[in-house]
Amino acid sequence: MLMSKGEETAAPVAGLAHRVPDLGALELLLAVARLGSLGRAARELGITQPAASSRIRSMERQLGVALVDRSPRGSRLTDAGALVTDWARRIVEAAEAFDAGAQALRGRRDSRLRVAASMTIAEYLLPGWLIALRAQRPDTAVSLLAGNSAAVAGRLLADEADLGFVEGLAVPAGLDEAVVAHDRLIVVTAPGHPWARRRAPLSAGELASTPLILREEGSGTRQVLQAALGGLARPLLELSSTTAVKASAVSGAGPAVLSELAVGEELSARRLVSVPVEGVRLDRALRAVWRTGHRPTGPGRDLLGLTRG
Amino acid sequence: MLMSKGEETAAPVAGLAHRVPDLGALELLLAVARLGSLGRAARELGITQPAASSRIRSMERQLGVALVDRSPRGSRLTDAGALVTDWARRIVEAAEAFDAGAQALRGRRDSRLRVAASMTIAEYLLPGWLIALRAQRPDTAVSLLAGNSAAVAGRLLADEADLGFVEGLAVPAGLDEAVVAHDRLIVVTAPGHPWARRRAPLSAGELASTPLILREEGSGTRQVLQAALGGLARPLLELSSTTAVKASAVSGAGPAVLSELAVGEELSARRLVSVPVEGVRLDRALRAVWRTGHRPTGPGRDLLGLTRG
DNA sequence: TGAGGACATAAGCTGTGCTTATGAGCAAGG
DNA sequence: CCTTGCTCATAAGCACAGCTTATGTCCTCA
Repeated sequence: MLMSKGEETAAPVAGLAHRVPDLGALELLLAVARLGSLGRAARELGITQPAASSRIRSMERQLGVALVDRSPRGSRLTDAGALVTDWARRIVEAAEAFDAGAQALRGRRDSRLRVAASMTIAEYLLPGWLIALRAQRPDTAVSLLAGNSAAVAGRLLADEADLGFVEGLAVPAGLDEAVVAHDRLIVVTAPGHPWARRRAPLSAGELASTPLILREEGSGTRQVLQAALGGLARPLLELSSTTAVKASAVSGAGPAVLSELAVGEELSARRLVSVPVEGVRLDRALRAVWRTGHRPTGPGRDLLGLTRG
Repeated sequence: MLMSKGEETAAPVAGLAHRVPDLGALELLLAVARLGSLGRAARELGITQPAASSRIRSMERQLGVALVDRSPRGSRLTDAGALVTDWARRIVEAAEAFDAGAQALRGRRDSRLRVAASMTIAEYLLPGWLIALRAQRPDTAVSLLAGNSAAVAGRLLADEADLGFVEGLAVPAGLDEAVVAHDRLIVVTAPGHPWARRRAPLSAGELASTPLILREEGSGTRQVLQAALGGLARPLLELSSTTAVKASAVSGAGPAVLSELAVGEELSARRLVSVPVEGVRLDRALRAVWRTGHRPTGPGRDLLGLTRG
């Protein structure tokens, strides 16, 4: 099955929201797991004990499984409850990342730390960093702007941002930089593709002569690939978002080239497999950048510290 | 800050649910992004167009950012909307994994494919596999039981499960097996720990003589580590869940040893960093197992196919 | 045996999100 | 030029989910 440009994930089974408890209920479950008592969990979330009791009960009805063992001296998770709690935790963590990003986005105008970042970093890394930053400096207001490398540089130079993150090859003029992480482009295919069974690495020549699913011309990912192959990348499909590229690759349309940051989940669930490549430099540094001579202080410095450890 | 046994993640900022839109709204946003129209998205989710309109609007109010550009011939995401949609997608994907797991759990009694799996696999891999299986065979009812290797073997031999997944070193007697993936134990520390800056790999001796944060005796993870070190692992803390081990390591209590499946997120957000190790075999095969001579057919065979590609 | 913690139950209120019905803007075709 | 059809927005009414307060029951410990 081949997907047209713009389409994304496969058939959404409508009604997910009716089969999965809402965020409040999941948070409550985590609190119960952690505190060992419905009442204490309720107090922590600022609701009353009967509300918590009823909420857990309706969640159990919804899932058709007992989640907690109630006893007169507290509540503990059942085996099924422990499993469900772990799945719930992943939803809540994703929600925390959403919240961290959204808070940054909201603050735009009236904030103290203004961050500009390239798409890949803003999507996959920044939310996690912002959660960590908030743990360290809870009352910092962060604003976030996402764009390509040139836009990030422009913001910094116009003093409309305090700290930037870019994934390009070259650092724009007028900026100082520090490498904060490394990313690598990898070749992935659906598990059924012939390349999935290869043991011998692909050569640069093979890669350049095979049509690939790629991001559009001008994207950072595409630039790095073309630089590595000497400008010879041949597109099988050109899609405008990382997600669309992933979805096409998963559906078996062909091999794709993507940042490893973007496909962690797909690789562990084996919806995609990585194909070894030889003789091509697909590594790229992820850099923090700032206006020359204006190394960030305060919260910006802290954020920088968090990214480098 | 050192955490006592049983405690888990850090202070939950109460009220996440009030700052993050609910699952229905996020699904709607994804549908709008994919279909390019509020009305079409509404129809797909089985609600009316005004309901969708109002829901998106209230989500924009909640986040304080415009998400979609409405025009008389459709709606497209704004830049901020594209970013928010990507964060939303991760929540929805986590919810799909939850749902896949929960459906399996629910079906216990009256199902056609009965799966038994070890904790790590049930938590981190099975939900993804089950999503893929449902795409392929939508009306298969799956039941799931999680336990240790011995429990999995017991279920299979008693004909109470059709297919099992284990992560132990040895395959229990009476079972046939196929390797479906590989997992690796890795040593991780908080970024501030001295080991985080090491370039030279740790030796087996160093690892064995340093107190580590570990799962409790008897867990699969602990067994593999002790086998690799000749039974010499020294616990600094012994915690009863993978999550508690992660939380302690993140908070800087010391180095921990964990499955790489469990720490993908923490590594990319650099809340944890991986420390190279030399001369110790920490790889372990993840195997599908079934009763000798009863190689799974039908949905079980399909699931097996999905895990191996 | 009585005090205090745990969870459950009941009754009442409020707010959110749905529905139907309608209006307004823009594009393309007879 | 005016109709048809698509878009989204607004308004009014209804229903249910989830909260609160008030109470009941069970167990444990002093």
